[in-house]
Amino acid sequence: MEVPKRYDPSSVERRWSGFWLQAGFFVARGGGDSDPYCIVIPPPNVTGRLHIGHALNVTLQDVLVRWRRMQGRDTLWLPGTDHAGIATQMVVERELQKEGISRHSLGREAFLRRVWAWKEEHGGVIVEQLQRLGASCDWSRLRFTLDEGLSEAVREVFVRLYEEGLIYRDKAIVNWCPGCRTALSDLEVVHRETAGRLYHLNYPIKDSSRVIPVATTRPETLLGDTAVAVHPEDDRYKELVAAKAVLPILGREIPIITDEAVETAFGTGAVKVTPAHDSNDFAMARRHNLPAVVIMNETARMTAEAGPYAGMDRYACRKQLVADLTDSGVLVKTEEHAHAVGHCHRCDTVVEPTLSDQWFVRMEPLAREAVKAVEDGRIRFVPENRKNDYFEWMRNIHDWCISRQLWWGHRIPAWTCNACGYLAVSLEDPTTCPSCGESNLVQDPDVLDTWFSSALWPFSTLGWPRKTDDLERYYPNSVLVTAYDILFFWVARMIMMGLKFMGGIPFHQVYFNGLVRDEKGRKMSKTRGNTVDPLDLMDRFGTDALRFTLTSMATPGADMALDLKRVEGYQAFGTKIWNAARFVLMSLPEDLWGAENPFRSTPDNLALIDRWILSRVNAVTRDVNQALEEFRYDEATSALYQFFWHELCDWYIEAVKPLLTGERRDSVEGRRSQTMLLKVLDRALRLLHPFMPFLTEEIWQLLPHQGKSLVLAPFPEWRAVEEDFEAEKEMALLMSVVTKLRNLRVENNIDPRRRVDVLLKTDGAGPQRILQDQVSLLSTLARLATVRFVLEIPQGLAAARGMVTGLEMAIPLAGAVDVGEERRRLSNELEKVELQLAGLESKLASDAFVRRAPAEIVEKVRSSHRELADKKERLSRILSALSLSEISPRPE
RNA sequence: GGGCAGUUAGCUCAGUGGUAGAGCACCUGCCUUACACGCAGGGGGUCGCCGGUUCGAAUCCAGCACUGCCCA
Repeated sequence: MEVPKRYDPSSVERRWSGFWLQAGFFVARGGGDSDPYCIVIPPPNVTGRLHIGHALNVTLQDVLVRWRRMQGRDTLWLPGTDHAGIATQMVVERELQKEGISRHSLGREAFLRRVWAWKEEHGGVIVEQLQRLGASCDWSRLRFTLDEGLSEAVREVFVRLYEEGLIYRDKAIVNWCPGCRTALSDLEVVHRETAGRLYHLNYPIKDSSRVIPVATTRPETLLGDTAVAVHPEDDRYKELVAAKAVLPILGREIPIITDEAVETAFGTGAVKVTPAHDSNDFAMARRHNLPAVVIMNETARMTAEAGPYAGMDRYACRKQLVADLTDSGVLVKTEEHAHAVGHCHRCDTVVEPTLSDQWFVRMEPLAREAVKAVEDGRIRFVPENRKNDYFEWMRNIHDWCISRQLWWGHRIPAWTCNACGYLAVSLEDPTTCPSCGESNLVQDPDVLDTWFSSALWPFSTLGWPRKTDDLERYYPNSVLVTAYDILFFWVARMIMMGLKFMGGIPFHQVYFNGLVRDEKGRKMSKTRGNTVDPLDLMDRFGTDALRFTLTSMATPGADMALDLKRVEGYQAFGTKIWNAARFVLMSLPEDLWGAENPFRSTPDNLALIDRWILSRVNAVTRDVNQALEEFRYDEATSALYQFFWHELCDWYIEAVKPLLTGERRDSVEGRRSQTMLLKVLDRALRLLHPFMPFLTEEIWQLLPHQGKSLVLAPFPEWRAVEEDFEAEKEMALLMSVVTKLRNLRVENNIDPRRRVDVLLKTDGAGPQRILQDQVSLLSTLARLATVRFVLEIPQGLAAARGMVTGLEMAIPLAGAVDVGEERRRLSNELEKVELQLAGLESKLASDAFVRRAPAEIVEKVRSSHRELADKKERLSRILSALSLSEISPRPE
């Protein structure tokens, strides 16, 4: 059978991807008595593109899902996308801008039509990209946060929370982004340490020559000041309390008040109070019944309240105001001052705290339950230490501002009656006012924070608020796999909402994956230009190579530095697998090739090497299953890599090669080896499939197989009967001898092609029997001509000499031994052994150690000591024999 | 300012009480009919620093330094 030398991912991937989807392997069947296993995807932005973070997150989920599916679980991986309010709206607005249109001139209805059109056009891209990655989602259940069903869920939740008083509308200071022109939640503000200035201003006191000094980092807010506050016990200002200060520029008279919240140590100890633009000031204003003056509009331009500065941008205003204050002598000094400045996490504009009417969720009662669910272990975090962050945030939780001044999103189901002012919140759109009966109702123009709908994702996607079979069967979800940076944004809120509306946890476990960084460990960013495009990597190295790389580096919760060298390495691994399979195929006679399932039963009379590989593949099976249970993707991949390459390829295939060529091909041993190769390869492919789905499917389909697809082939399980410690031990001896012989060959510059004779001296009957039984294997692997077992290696023999524990060996060399070199090598080895031996001896000589250390440890040390002592003795003997060979004539 | 994590071979990372591991890179020799994206052999680390606990510490505890993240 002709199979190309290199594996070509591009055609193979497309072919199988299409086949899987068409065959419907990923569609959750729902019925039956198999245990359900459900993951819902963290929904990517519907108009977004696949980035490397998605690639990691999605691969990790796919591995779990494919593994569980192969285990026979009723597996549902539910995909979907997110409408991503601000991001998507901004993209479309930018498009409009190119046509010279603003969304306002277009109008709400028309604008939304445009966004939907945009979504229809671009929304499929991310789905295709996920499919290209091999994501085995149930695409028949694809959801979108603005779908009818999900919108119904959002509305239901909003109304119920409102009716319970957990959603309320209030005038409060919110984070206002002048770039996006909307309110943001606290989480959407990124604080960055910024070099700013602290401006010291002297406010005049009314009818006095005195002044009161205040300090501020935002001098323009002066225009909105309605008081100056000092600490009640601050002696510096006692006399001024109850006096009036005169606001510079505007001349407004403002009171000087006392409040415990003032920090006497900061600045001058007197603070200006700007209730409409600072949350602390706002709280203070409430306590003292101070008016709030809004001086900036939604684009951060100064309002009419700013008097002479009306219409100016906030920074232009600051500049002008500082100049004016300097002229008038109000500004007495400025100093450098580093402080944290809030930026919009979407557009990076400096956020302006502003007083406005917004909707909020009262979080504390929801958070209390959510804390309990993690505390008592109903929900398990992996890694566990994320619990600290979770608890910390939950226990200091603030109310959540959920209204956004956008058009793209779930419209808030609240109507105000223009006649009586009644606020109606209801499941059905009201036509008349429930209070006064008038039909003059106006709906709230705002939409909800996108994360509000995301919080319902684990159950809204399954059909809630309707009682569906899916909801019944797949809630709670088994696992959530997500990056840790959305712990608060998403995970915490899903837990709260799940508990509240489903009466139970949304998922049993949460696995937090890390962030992908560049090869130097720096965060990837477009401006830095160090982003890596996963699609590009898939083109260059193949999807399987990318997937294997990402999983091999996924240690729970830890960020990873992605080095392309690594991807290259795993591409080579894929080629290795490909070629191993090619070898198996080439060595397969036609009748086996046609056999339906030649590897179903294990052949009789297995050779040592067969018993060994069977025991090894069984051990790897155990390791992979266990690693996946614990989300140790890195351990699973490294076990597979080690096994496939360094056990199956390096030893097993090399060992059976001679049995598979020429006339031996049809011998009993030949047949046995073919069957074993098929059996082990088949099992390895199953184990590898969750990580490298395309390559393994391609090979599996080429091999004799049963069933339509590897996707549905049962995942291997560990079997006690296949464990064979005796075989592993005997092979360990054989392998150590082979390695030593190869080493002797290289050290003595023996032509790799040349077959050599070997003398073996064993004093144990065990090793001798094993090696005698395996002489042909030994000869194959070490490229030997003859093997002779001797009682003593002749002292004067010109030979390359070496030893392993319990065994000495010599390769006679006619006149080609560099004795000096040989002695140097052996002396070095002896030196090392003596050093180690000394360490063990001092340990055993210590009374404290022998008395206090556990008996099994002491025994272990004793046994290593025996082993090393044996080595030392043998090495010394070989060395003295070597000295003799120098003085005695060669025997030949 | 508070909290958390990390610091192990040149690089990227596992290991978390019992004599240091992987991949890549490196050195030497090989195109040995599965694979040069390969084969064989090999070198390389006082496990950030300083104390403590222990028979024994890279591993546990305290402090320090540096790096990163989260919260304020």
